[in-house]
Amino acid sequence: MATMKQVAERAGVSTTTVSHVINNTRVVSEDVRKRVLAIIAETRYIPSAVARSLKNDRTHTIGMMVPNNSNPYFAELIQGIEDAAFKVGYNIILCNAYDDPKKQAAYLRVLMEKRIDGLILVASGSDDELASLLGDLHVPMVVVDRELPGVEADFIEADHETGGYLATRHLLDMGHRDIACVSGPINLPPSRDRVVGYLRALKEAGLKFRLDYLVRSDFTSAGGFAAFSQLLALKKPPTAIFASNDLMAIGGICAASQAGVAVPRQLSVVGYDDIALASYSTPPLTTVAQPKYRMGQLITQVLIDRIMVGDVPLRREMLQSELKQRQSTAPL
Amino acid sequence: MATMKQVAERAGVSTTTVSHVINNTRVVSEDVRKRVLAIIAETRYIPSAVARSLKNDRTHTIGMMVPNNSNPYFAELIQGIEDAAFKVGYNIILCNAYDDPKKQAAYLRVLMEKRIDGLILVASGSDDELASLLGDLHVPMVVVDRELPGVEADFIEADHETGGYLATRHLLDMGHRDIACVSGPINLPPSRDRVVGYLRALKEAGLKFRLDYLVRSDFTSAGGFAAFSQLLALKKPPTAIFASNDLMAIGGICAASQAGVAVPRQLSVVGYDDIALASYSTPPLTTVAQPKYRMGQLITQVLIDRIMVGDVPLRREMLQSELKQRQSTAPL
DNA sequence: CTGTTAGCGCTTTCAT
DNA sequence: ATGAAAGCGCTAACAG
Repeated sequence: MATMKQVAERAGVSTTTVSHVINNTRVVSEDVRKRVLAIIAETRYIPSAVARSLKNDRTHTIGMMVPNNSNPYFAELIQGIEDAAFKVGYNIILCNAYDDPKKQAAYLRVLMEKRIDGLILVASGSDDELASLLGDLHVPMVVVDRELPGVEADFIEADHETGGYLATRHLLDMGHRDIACVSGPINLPPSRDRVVGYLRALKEAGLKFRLDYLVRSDFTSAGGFAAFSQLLALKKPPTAIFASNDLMAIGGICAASQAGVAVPRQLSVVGYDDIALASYSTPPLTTVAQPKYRMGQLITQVLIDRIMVGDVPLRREMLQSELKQRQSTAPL
Repeated sequence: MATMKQVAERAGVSTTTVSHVINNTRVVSEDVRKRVLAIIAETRYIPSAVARSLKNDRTHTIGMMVPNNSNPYFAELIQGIEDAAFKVGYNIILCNAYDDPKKQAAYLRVLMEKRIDGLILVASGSDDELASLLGDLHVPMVVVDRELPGVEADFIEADHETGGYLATRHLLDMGHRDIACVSGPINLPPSRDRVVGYLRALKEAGLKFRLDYLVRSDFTSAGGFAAFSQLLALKKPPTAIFASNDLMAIGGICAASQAGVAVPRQLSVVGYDDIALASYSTPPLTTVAQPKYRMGQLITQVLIDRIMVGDVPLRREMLQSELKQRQSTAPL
């Protein structure tokens, strides 16, 4: 691989000049510029970002930590972020923590060594340990969907409480009274907030909350399958279920179908996230759509802003979601 | 951020020594080591991978180019790769090309500037341009699922022809005779091969191929929906459909359901890939399971091998897939 | 309009 | 058992 020095020599100029023609950073006479450019093309010279980074203290690289990207929701979010980052010349290093604190810590360490310019952290399981780890990690950082106490970072979330409310409200509007809820891991604030919204809608409608109508699960299809099975086996099964993410809703519909319960005729189901496949499940899933793309854009923009200008006050943004009515819900 | 020099000064030793205690690369007296380690902890010193990379000509970073990760298949594959890479101390820079040659080229450029140690390239749309781009990209590289003529790279693929055969054979075994096929983009070899397998099974069974039973689509749910709709509207609709990926199969089942066609009672459907959601579609999808995790591992291992030892002969591996029978297929 | 030079943070050869 | 110093490939202040 050619170096700048070699290019300079062959062009009969100094490396300074080569650097300046590459970066357009000061005037260079037309013929020198031409000559240099020719040599660059000829030698297939490609500047080294690592040397540049060492000099400039900027890597144009962003670390992104997600619990795991097997949930299409994350995949879609990542896509939005990567897209936006690319547009402003940043790359993403992807880190799947698998909810494993050890792995997460190891990753964080590597990211710091690689001198990432910023970090995006998406809600995951283990709170406390992480917070202390991040506490003295002085890197621009935006946290998504879960606030880390003691961690200085911009914070972006969707309004999960309202989302849960909207989902439940929709079921209520359809005349349902026996509405169950399948929650995600209860230690995750987004998960908890959706349940809070569910509870609020119930209360507002003057319905009493039944403990056996709230079952906790884990945001996976398998978990949804199990939770729905349990709910449908109740002596008085619900006529509608709010599953707090799409994966669980889809797994749940599968369970209902196997139990001989028709959706939406005998059971209405609403999901959460609006992953791409939600439109094509059987039946197409009514769900709360999170503004994934806008969220990805916002996350990236906030992070880049902080990287660029630095010491602005911490930002906090909450995005709204909306109900997408499809065919998994019907009047009682 | 502390530097090695600062650590050395505060510990009253040379940077050489600090370097050696960090890397365990020569004997250091116990008390000096202790002192250095203490200062490192105290100053929260983290070595700079960028300086290291400049010196060593190794970034421990792998670039991964995918057409887009909205297909869960890719997400799952990425996960396998990232997992395996992490274990051997490598990070992944994720690049979504969106089948856009311009974006792909831009990314490749950036990756080269960042001096990635290796590149993983997963099948995408635009062939020719890419091949020439990659031709003089002298970086260890493994290509997945699509051979690039003129590009020196290890090549790893799944046996799509056999997969397509298996899927069709299964339908045949269930007594179906009117078997249609929904293919992916025909310029993608994996897509083409699956169709070839379909054709072979048909021929072997002595069935004539009907042109209107082969419809080309695009590997998305929406595409599958449209293709199935078209097929079911035929005067003589098929009794079974081989959809060449799961996304299309799921979209197709959705279309069938809306057309009032029951799966599997009136229509058998087999998919391809075995994405996580396939087990939980309604009905659960019979599909050809690609060994995604094993594939991710193999890809990573082959790439790392090439990075480490360099000049070994080009490798070529083909992995087998297997049919996972679930409930979207039934005897005629 | 162009070049000299120091230095970014590290590794490693060569001395001692 | 330890250190001095060169150098990885680039940028930019300073000088001309």
